[in-house]
Amino acid sequence: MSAYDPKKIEEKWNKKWLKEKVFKASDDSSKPKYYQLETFPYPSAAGLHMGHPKGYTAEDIHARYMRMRGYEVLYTMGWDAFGLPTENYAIKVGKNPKEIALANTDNFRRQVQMFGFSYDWDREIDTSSPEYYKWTQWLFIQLYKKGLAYRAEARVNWCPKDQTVLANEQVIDGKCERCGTEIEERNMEQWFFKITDYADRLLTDLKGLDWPSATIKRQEDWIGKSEGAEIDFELNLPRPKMDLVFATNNQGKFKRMQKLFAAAGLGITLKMPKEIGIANFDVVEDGKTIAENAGKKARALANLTDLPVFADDTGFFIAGEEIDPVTVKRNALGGADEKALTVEQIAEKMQVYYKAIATARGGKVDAEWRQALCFITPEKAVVHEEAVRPVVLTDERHGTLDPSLPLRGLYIPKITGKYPSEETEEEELLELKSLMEAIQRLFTPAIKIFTTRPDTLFGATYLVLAPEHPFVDGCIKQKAISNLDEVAAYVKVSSHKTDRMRQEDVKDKTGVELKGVRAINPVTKEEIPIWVADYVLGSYGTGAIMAVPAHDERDFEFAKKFGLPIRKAVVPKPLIPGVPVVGAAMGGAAPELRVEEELWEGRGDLINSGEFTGMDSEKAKAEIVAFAGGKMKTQYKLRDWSVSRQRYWGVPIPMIHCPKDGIVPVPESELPVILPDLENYRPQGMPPLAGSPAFINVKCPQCGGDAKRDAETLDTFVDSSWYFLRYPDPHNDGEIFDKKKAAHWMPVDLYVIGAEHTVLHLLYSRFITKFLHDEGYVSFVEPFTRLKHQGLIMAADGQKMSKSKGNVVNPDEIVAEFGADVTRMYLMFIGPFDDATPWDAKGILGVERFLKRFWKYCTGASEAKDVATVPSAKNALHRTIKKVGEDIEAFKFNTAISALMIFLNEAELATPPAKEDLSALVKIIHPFAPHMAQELWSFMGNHGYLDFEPWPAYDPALIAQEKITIVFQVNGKTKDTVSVDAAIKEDAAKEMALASEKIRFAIAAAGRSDAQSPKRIIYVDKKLVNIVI
RNA sequence: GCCCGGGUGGCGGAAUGGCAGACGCAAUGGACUCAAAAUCCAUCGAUCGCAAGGUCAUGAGGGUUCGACUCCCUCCUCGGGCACCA
Repeated sequence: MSAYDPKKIEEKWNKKWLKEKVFKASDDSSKPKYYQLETFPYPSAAGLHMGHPKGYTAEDIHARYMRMRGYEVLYTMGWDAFGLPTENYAIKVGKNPKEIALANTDNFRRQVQMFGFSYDWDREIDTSSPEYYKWTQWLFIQLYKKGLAYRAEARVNWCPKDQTVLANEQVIDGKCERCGTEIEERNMEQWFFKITDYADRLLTDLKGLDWPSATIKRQEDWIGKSEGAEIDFELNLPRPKMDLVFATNNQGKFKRMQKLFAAAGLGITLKMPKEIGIANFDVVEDGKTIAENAGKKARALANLTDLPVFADDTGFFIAGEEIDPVTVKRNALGGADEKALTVEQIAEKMQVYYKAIATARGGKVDAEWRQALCFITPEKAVVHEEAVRPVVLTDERHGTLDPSLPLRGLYIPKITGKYPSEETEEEELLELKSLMEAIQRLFTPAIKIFTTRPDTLFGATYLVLAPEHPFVDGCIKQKAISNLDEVAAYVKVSSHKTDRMRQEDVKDKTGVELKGVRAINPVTKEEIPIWVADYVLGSYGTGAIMAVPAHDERDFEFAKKFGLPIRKAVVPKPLIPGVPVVGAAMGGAAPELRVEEELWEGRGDLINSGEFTGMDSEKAKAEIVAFAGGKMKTQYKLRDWSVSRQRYWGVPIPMIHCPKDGIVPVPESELPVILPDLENYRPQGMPPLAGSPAFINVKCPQCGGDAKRDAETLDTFVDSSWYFLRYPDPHNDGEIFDKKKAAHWMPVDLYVIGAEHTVLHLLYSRFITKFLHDEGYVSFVEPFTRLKHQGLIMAADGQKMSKSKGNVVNPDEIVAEFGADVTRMYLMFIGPFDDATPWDAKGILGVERFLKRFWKYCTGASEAKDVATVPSAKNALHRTIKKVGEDIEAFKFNTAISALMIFLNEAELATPPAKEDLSALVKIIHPFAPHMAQELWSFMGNHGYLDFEPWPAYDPALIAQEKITIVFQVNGKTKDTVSVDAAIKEDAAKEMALASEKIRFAIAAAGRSDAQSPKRIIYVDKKLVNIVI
C-alpha cells in the first residue's frame, strides 16, 4: 500500500458520492428520520471563509454518525442568493446581479463539494430562483390576507449609500449592518409584518427548547416583555361639552342610553344618526368579537360625519369563549323557526347552548357580561373601551345551575338581581357603573402613562411626554400653553434628532415644561407639572411616563437638573423586621427629600403612600393600580418587522396598487411575479423596479383598470425565514410544501448557525412557523429543536479575519496543501466547537501527522515497536468507541479527536490489530475523515459505503476490565497513586492506602510519628482514599 | 450603566468537587542521514534539592469542604450583547 495521498483519494470519493447520489434522503424510509440543518450561505464573491467549513464539518460528522446509527438523515445545502452585497458588487463591476450570483453559487458549490459534505444535492435550493420565490410571494399574500402584512407610514432607518430602508435589527451602532454607513431617519410608507401579534408566544415557546441558554436569553431580551400598568392622570382642564352620535337605528336602545348619559352627568348630548341628517345607517354585524362589531358600526358612521361617534355591542364571555347573543341565538335555535317558539323556549335553548359551551370548556359556567364601546374622535382617532361584569347562569333567579332542573332565566345580573327590562333607570345605571366610569374616563382630559412601578405612584411628582406625543402637538395647535414658542422649538429640535443622537445624550437630559397645564396625581390628588423631554420615547408604551425621581435614576437626574420635587414612596426593607433602615425617612412629616439623598430603585416597604403605607411594594402594585383606576398592562419592546427594501436584487412584493380598489394582492395563480431584467437597476432615489414601465404597469385584478405593481422588494430575511420548510419538498410547484412531507421531516432536529444569527433569523423563522401553524400547514410551533453555534475562526493574530487586514486563510489553499480530511479534522481539533479560536498554521501539522500515522497503522505499514509491550489494544479500542460516540453527540469534537490520538499512541506500541478491531477503528474515524476512512475500508476488501455500516458497539465489560488508577491522599494532598483492578472494594482500597510506604511516610512527616489512628478516612469509589489526620 | 460568556504552561486547549496541564503545536537534546527534509526516541509549569523528595502554582483576595480550575462572596480584566423601553 502506498503512502497517504489525500488529493487522489478525496477526488475519487467525492466524485463517487456525487455520481451515485449516496446521500439522497428518502421520504419514505422505514428508518427513523433525522433532519439536520445549517445556515445556508450567502454566496459572496469572496468565496467560503473558514467559518463555513467549521460549522459544516461539525454537521457532516454528526450526519454521518447518525446515518451509522440507523437514521435516515435529511442533510441539505442551498443558497441565500438575494441581497445587497451581490447587487452592490454587480454595480461595481458593471454586471448583472443574477450573473454575479450564479458565478458565486457555482464557486461555493465547488468549494463545499471539495470538503465532501454528505448533502442530498437533489434538494439544493436557491432563494433567487422563481421556483423558490414564488412561495416567498405566496407567503406574503397569506400574511396579508390575515392582516399580518400591512402598510404604514413609519419612521425608518435609511441607508443613504445603499439607498434603502433597514430593519432596526440591521442597524448596528447607528450604522448600516452591511456597508457601515451612518443611518438617516425618514418617514416613509412601508410594508410591515405584524410580528408583535406573536410576541407572547415567541416568548413562552422558548421554554423547553434545547438551545444555548444565552441564545434563549437574547431572544427574551429582544422581545422585552414588561409587566406594568396604564394609569390615567387627569388634567386640570374643564371637561368639554359635546355632541356625540350614537351609531344605532334602534330607538329603544338609543333612549335607554341617552338617559344613562344624562344621569351620569357627563355633559354629553347623545344624538341619533337621523338627527344629524344621516338617514340610511346600516352595518352588518359580522365581526369576530363584540369589540370588532362596535368598531365596525362606529367606523361606518364616522365616515359620514365630523362629529365624534360612539357605538356599542354586547355579548358574553363564557368559559373563555366570546359569543354575542345574536350568534348564540342563531346557533341555539339550530335552524328552528323563531316565530314558532315562545320567549321562554328561546331562552331555554340559549341557556342549553351556553351550558354546552361551558361544559365543553371544562365544566365551568361562570361567565362575564361585556359591553364593548368604540369612540371615534373628529380627528378619527379610535378608542376602544370595555365594561365587564360577572354573571351567573341560573335556573332560578338566585340559584346555581343544576342540569337536572328545568331551565328558566337567561342570566341574572349580579347587582340588582333583575332582568334588564325590570330595572329602574337608577338600577340600570348601577349595573352599568363600570361602563359609565369608562365613558367618563374617555371624556375627561387625561394623559395615559405606562409604568412598571405603580407601587411608587405616591412619589410621582411630574409627568413627562415624548416630543411626538399627540397631546404636545395639541397644546401647540390649540395654543393651550403659555410658553408656546419654547415648546414648539424643543419639539422641532428633537424631531431632527435620530434615535441614535438621542441616545448619545443619556447623561445630559433636556426638556421643557408645558406651562399653564397641569396633571393630577390620581392618588395624592396633587397638581403636578407636565414636561416634554426626549428621554421619553414616543414609540414605547403610551409615549408618556409618570416621573418618580426618588425611585428611577433617569427621573432623578432630570429632577435634579430642573429642580423638580423628589418624594420617596418606598424604603428598603429593614434587615431586622421592625427596625427601620437608618437614614430612611422616619416619623411622618418631611416627605420631600433633599437632592443629595440617594435614590432607591429596589423593592421595599411603602412610605408616604396613604392607606398603602407599610405595605410591601411588590404586593401593593395591583392594589394601587386599582385604587388609581388604572389597569395592568403588558408591554413588549419588540416592534413590527419592516420588510420593504427599495432595491432591485430581491423578491418583488406581489401586490398591486389600484387607484380604485386600493391595495390588491396578485392572484395566486399568477405567481411568481418575476423579477425582470433591467437596463438600469441602480437605485436613484426610487426603487429600481419603479423605473420599468413594462413591470410596473398592470391591470387591477379586481376592477381591470390601470394599476401599478408594488416596486419594492422584500428584505432577504423573509427568504431565509422559511427555507427549512422547503427542503422536505423542494420541487413542489403546486404548493409551498406537501404537508405530509413537512410533517415527516420537520421540525429540524439539529440546527447549527453562527452566533450572529441568534436574534433576527431565529425570531423571524419562529414567527413564520407559528403563522403556518395557525394556518394549518404544520402541526408544530417551534421549527428548531436543538441549536448549536459555531465559534469564529480567527486569524493567527487573534483578530477577526478580514480582507483589509490581509490575514485571511483561504480554504482552497489549505485543502490544496493538506487535503480536505486534514482540514476538516483540524477545524474540529482546534478548540471547543462554540469557542472562537485562532487559526494556527503550524497546528494543522499535528493533525496531518496523525492521519498519516493512522493510515500507516491501518495499512499494516507500521511495525510493532520493541520499546514496550502492551498486550492488546482491544480494551482501549472499546473505551475509544464509547468516548468518540458520546463526544460527537455532545458536539465535543476536539476531545473526540484527542481520544482517537490517544488510542493510536497506545495501539502503535501494541501487537498488530485483529481485522475486526481495525474495521471498528476505521468506522469511528469515518465521520471525521470520511475520504480516508472510505479508502481504507475499500482497501481492507470491503464493498459499499461506510455511512451505512452500523456504528460499532462497545463492550462495557471490556471497558470495566481495564485497570484503574486510584489515588491515596493525606489531608487532601496526593501522596501515592496505584493501579488497581476496577472492581476494587472500599475496605481493600483503604487497607492498601494505609499499607502504602509513601502514605506512612507522609503521615510521619506531618508530625504524627506517634502513629495515632487517622481522624477520618474518606473513600470515593474508584477514585481515591483520603486519610485525614 | 445593565445583561451574558471567558481568564489554566511559550501557544491552542484538557479536567465541572477527587492525580491540574490530557491531546496537539512550538522548543530543547538525541537517533537515522554525507547532508537536509520526513520519521522515530527523550525532555518539556515555576522553584529548592546530587537525589529521594519538598514547596508554590488555574486573573486577585476571601469563604465553604477531608479535598476547589470546578461551588459561594468581593474585586480586576478580556470578549460579546443591550443600551433613556419607564
